[in-house]
Amino acid sequence: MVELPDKRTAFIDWYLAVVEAANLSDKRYGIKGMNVWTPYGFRARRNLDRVLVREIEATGSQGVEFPALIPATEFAKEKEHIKGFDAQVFWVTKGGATELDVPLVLRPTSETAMYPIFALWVRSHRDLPLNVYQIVNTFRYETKTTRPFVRVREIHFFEEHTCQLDEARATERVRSNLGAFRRMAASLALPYLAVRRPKWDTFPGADYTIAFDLPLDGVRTLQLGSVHHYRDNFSIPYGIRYEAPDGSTHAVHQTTFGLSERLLGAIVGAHGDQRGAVFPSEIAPYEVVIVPVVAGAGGTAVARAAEDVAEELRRAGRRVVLDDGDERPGAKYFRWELAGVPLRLEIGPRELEHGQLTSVDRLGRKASVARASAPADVARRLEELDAELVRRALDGLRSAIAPAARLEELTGSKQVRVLGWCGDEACGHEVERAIDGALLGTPEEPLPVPFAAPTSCIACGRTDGVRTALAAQPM
RNA sequence: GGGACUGUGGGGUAGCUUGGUCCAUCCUUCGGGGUUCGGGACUCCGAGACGCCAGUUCAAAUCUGGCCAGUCCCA
Repeated sequence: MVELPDKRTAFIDWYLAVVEAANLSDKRYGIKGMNVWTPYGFRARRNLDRVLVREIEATGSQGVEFPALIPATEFAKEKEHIKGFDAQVFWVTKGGATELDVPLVLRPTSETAMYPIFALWVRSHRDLPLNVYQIVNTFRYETKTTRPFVRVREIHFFEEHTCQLDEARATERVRSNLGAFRRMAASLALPYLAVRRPKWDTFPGADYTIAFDLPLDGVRTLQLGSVHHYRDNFSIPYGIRYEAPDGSTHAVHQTTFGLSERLLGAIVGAHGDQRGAVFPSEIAPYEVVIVPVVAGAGGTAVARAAEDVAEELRRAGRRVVLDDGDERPGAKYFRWELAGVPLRLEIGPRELEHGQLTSVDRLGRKASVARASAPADVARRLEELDAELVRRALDGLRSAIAPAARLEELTGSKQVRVLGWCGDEACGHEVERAIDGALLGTPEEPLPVPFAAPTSCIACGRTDGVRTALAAQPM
C-alpha cells in the first residue's frame, strides 16, 4: 500500500525503496555495507554472473580462485597500490588469541594475492598470454554512506587479470575487454560512456584506466566498471618475467578488468520506474510470472492449465514462477511489477475458452496470444521488451549529456558536461570544483550524441593541445 | 580525522520539550476464520517494539553517562 518515492525528485529514496520492496537485498545485517542476498536478489546475481562468465570466457579467459587473505608483506610490494588502498583495508591481526607475526589483509582487490603466484606460473613466452578471472567477494572499509549494490563493504567482485608479452599486446587486451563489456552491457540493456580517467583518478598502480560511466536520469553518474593497463608496474616488483625465444628475459605487461554487483544497482536505477524495478530478461530472477485468474468454481481447470503452461515454458528453458497463491489477481500484478518481472501471463476462464493467454509486459504492453504458440511468443515478447529497454535507456543517456563552454555553466549541473580541456591537472581540478564533482576524463569511444569538438580549455582558455573531456557528479 | 543528529513490533511512525494519564498510537506486515477473486478486497479474531549497559528517581520510551548501530555535514 506504500507508494514509492518519486524517482525524479527523490532518486536515492526511490532506489532504496525499490531494492527493499522488490526484495533484492536485506540490509538489516548489522554491519555497515554488508547486506544479505535474498533468494530473489541472489537469482539476479547468478544471472548477472552467468553473463559475465559467458562473455569473458568467449575472449579466452579462464576461471580461477585465489585466497581471501593476503600477507601484509606481499600487499606492500607495489607502492602506489598500497597507498591507494591502505586506508580502506580490513586487517586480520589475530589467530585465536595469538597476535600474528605477519598480519593479513582481507583482499580489497586481488593483485597482491595473485601476482606472486603469477611469477611462478609465467616462465616462458609460451606461458603467455595468461588470461584469468575470478568472481569472489572483496572487502573495503568504506567510510562514506553505503548503499545496497552501489557502494558496499563486501563487494561481489568480478576481476580479470592478464599477463601479456608486451605493451602492445596488453593494449590489445584492453581493447578486447572493451568489446567484452559492450556485449555484457547489451545483455543488461545498459548504455554507457567509456572514458579514459585523468592521471590523478587512475587505479592505484595502473598506467591508465578506462572506466564505464552511466549517468542516471540527471541525478548522478555511476561508474559501472573499469579496465586498467598496468604496463610492468606490478610485474617488476612481483618478478613476473618470461624468457623470450632469443633467450632474453622481460617483465610481462598486465591488464585488469573489474566489475561488481553495482551492475544490478545500475539496472534498478536505469530501468526502474514509478512502479518498481524492471529487469531485462537475461538478468531477471524470473522472466515470466503466470497468474491464474481463478473465479469461483471453474478454478481447477484454470489451475491445471496454468501449471501446464508453466511446465511447457520451463521445458523451453524459461525461468518461470507460477503465482497460485490466494491473493486476488490485482495484488499479484502489483507485487510482480514491483519485483520487475519482465512478462506476465494471465490465464482465466476467458483465456481457457478461447485457447489463449493474455500477456502483459513490464512496460504495460498487452497482447492476446494463442496458447499453442506460447513459448515462441514469450521469446519474442521478451526480445521486444529488451529492445525497448535499450531504446529508453539510450534516450536517457543522450539527454543526460550536454556541452558546456564556460565554468559557470557547470555549477549545480546534474548532467554530464562535454567540455574542452588542455590536459593540465590544475585546470582539471578547477573543473571539478566548478561542478562539485569529477572530471571523468576523455571519451574513449564516440559519444552517443555528436558534439562539435571544443577548441579551447574551459578553465584557462588555451587553444593548443585541447581535447574533449567529460565532467559530472559521480554517485 | 572534526562536528551535528537519530535509534519505539518485520517495515514506517505517534508519544520524549514539561518523567506518572503508556500493561505505548496509527498505518503496514504476519497467523487464523468467513465473504470474496479480470488491477493494491472486506470483515472478525489473534501476534509483534521502547538499541545495549549503568545511573538519577517513589516512578524512565521520556532525564544523565558509557557503549553499540546508523544518518548527514565538513576536512
